[in-house]
Amino acid sequence: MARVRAVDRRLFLLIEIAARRLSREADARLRAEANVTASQSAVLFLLLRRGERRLGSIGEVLALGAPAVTGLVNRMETAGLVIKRKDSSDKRGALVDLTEAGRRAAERADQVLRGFNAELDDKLGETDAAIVYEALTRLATDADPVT
Amino acid sequence: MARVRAVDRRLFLLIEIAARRLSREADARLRAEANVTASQSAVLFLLLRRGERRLGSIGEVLALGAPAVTGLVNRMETAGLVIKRKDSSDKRGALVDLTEAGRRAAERADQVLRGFNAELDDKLGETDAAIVYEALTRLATDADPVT
DNA sequence: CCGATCTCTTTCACACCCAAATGAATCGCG
DNA sequence: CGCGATTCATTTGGGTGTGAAAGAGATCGG
Repeated sequence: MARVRAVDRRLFLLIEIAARRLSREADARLRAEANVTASQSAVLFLLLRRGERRLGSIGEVLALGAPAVTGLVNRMETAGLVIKRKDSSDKRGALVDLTEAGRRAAERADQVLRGFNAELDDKLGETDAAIVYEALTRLATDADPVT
Repeated sequence: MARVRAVDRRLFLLIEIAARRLSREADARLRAEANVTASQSAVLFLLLRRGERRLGSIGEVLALGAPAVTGLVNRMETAGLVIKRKDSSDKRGALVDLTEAGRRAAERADQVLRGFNAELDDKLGETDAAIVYEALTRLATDADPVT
């Protein structure tokens, strides 16, 4: 039903396609069952596990540029998932934290993604999943040549 | 410099992050050296290797929805990379083909991405690259549960 | 032959991402 | 102390994606 052969031996294009498909599926599930988007869920998880953070810190962990974080957090604030307040010790910065609704959404989203990831692991098998996981981590942590 | 640990054991989030990083890097190189975007290059390659195609066919191969293809192709037409004409045998459809400028851009982009993918393969090592390639293909070809 | 239905593309409203420029606050060093 | 460099966030402008619905053409059954 889906053709991928045309991008043979072009890892980059394949990752794009795979990410798009998985993202579409995950996003649909998250919207339906937790009323959040996939991008929002990443922020929710981060705040849930690590607590209040600055915008820049979120961008660093999720590999997002500053404008992306600003927009994402603003939409989440409008949706009542997080609150943003000025950092009193450094008034340039802003701190983001979960609201109660945000915490509940984060927990629902966690269930959804836990299931989704379990399916992916099943589909790959344990050893392949571990290799893929390690490989992507390696690609993600230093994709830059000079920087 | 880049932290990814926070998304431990969540393959989906990791793929998103890795895709984002790679896409950013690839896009920058493609813009600088071939004056096209990463998304555009995928369309260029497809047309270069397989020839004239309909919009729906492009979407199928690249896992893009119809509106995404319409927009992408329209921007490429404005940029002079492709031409779009009505399919005379089925006037609902539109056929897309490379212009001469599009063909040259496709060839430059191919050089760029060939180098980029070679770097990625190096970073992973031959066996891991093969496993990742096969695994992502598997994920990309049937990410849907029921459909 | 003609209306219900399907298919292909587009339009719409929105979410999401980037680079570059800007604004605001802190830092650092003379 | 003071002013330039740095850092954090936002704005701006544009490319890229989505689902839902609309429009146009093909198709099929009666």
